[in-house]
Amino acid sequence: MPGARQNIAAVSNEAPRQQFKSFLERKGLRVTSQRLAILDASFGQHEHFTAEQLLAQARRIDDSVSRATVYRTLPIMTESGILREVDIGTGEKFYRRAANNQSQMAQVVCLDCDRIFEISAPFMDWYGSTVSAKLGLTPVSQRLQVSAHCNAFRDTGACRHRAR
Amino acid sequence: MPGARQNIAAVSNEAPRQQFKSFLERKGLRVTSQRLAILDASFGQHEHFTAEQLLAQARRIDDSVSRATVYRTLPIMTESGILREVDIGTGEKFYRRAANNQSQMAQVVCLDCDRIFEISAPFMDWYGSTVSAKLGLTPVSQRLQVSAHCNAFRDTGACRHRAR
DNA sequence: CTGCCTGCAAACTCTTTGCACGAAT
DNA sequence: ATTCGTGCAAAGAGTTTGCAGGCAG
Repeated sequence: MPGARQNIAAVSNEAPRQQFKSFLERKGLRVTSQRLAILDASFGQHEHFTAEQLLAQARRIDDSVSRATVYRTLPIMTESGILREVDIGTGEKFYRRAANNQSQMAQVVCLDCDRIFEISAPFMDWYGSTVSAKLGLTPVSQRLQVSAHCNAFRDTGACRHRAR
Repeated sequence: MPGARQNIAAVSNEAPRQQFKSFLERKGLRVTSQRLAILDASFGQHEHFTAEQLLAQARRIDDSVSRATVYRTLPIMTESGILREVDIGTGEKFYRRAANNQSQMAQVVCLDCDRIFEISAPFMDWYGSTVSAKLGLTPVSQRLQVSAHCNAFRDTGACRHRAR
């Protein structure tokens, strides 16, 4: 029953869509077709995606969307809690859908296939608070990242995580 | 006795200088006056410094040093163990002298005064190994960074860590 | 001598911004 | 009717690179 499937998908996107609209209204920002197209585009992305990838998808929904608007909308989506920014120091920023329950995530980055694994690391909160307190600071956020090589890649020249 | 002082300074720089020269020779790289000027310039830096700051100091020692050579030399100095790269996701990379004993350091970055505090965090090694093993990976490095606000800045509008 | 290293300037990547037009409220 | 948002293209920051000449080994 293809119709049912479509409905499920539509409904599952409805919550974040409402969340985003509410956020915009609360902030006195306008609900524009471009912002909604970019929001919807984020649903069709890999776990981690770049601004450029998001732009491509957004243009499939509304081909008038510009790169500038994507860059202007990403911080809004991040602040609204729809997305989370993941900076692994490679020059370009990655984004991913934010799950409500996962607050503190560490990343393991495979240097062979560039894949990013997300690992729950709740102790980061405690660490950030403890260390900040000693310095007279109030923690805002923390990030923990591990860079690693694929054993499979080292042994066979191919990486089993390559498929994305 | 000013002469003695000078000697102490000269001697204290001699070890890393030799370390660097040995590294270059071992790698079949040439010992050039520019590379040595950049090395020496790193001794006169703040705890954390940028490529641009290093260039300015290097030019005081040898005014022919170019920006390109600084950028080409920084990875060599990092690989040789003289410097450590600190990327806090602000667009520009920071570097600092690497101490032999401190393997795993976390950073606390003050968002008000941009100061970077280095904190020993030996558990990072354990964490990286544990988490990587579960994914079939071999850890290469890990970084842990806390972003925070100054309590003093929040309360008084001035940051007591501002002095650098 | 050979070829790595250098300075210069242009290129590059990702992101931000000034401007005049267009659309949401 | 007001503003705020938008697309476009240019600017921006930090870093890298192609090239012709220079110096280390």
